Amino acid sequence: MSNSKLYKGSLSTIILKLLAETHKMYGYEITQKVKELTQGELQITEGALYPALHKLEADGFLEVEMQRVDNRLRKYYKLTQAGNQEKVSRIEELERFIETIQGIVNPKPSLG
Amino acid sequence: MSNSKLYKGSLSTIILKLLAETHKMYGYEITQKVKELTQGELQITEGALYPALHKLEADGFLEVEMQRVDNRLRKYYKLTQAGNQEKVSRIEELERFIETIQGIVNPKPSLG
DNA sequence: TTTTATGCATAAGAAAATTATGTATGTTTG
DNA sequence: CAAACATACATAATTTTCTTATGCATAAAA
Repeated sequence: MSNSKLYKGSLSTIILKLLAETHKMYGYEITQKVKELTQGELQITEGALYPALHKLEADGFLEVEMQRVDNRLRKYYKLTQAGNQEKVSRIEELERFIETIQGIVNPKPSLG
Repeated sequence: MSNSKLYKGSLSTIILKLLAETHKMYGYEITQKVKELTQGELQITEGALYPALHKLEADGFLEVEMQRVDNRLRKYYKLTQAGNQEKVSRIEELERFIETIQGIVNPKPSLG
């Protein structure tokens, strides 16, 4: 069913988080992992994924290692130390956003 | 402190939600209400707000009523019927997104 | 009298998606 | 065996949705 909307800005946080857990992943693997974790709710498109990976790499948060498997080329990404720090702050930011938005969407009734 | 990042795509959902609760609001009022509800965490800029209001209106989700108060002009917005429907589905989408992202950020340990 | 608050608006630019397309290999299926 | 699907990368054009900067106008506060 549906395929929930990806709010712009959250993709690179997702990438950093997955790489912090799985240590080393390649692009296609990330799309499959996200699909699996979200039961198909989130489909990461290639047009979003690859530019995001390239930007994270250019920013020094990821490093690359090429590997040929079954005669197919894979680009494995893993976090740099800076990438690990960045992951921490982006996760915090995302969680703060979720709390904030829930303060609007499910406002606690005022005591007045 | 800080001013948490607004993930792109969430603003119009916030607007629809506020209008569903307060029935009728003008732009400046919305910025103040959001600041208050989020204790200053979210600051809606005018450059984001007004185009968003205009688009929601153009899409038939809002209707406008001008009013002059203290010799200042206000544009009051309220939900149309379509706008109320739209609010329901956007809130659902936002909540689904939050659940989905939490499935990534705080994954339940698998039973395997 | 300058700054701050109220109230609207738009333009230029940036960020981050979507959609479409391209290349290449390997497997499955009708 | 040909077509479709899966794996694996990539980029270009376009769209969406912001940020930042600017503009106009009234009124209150410093």
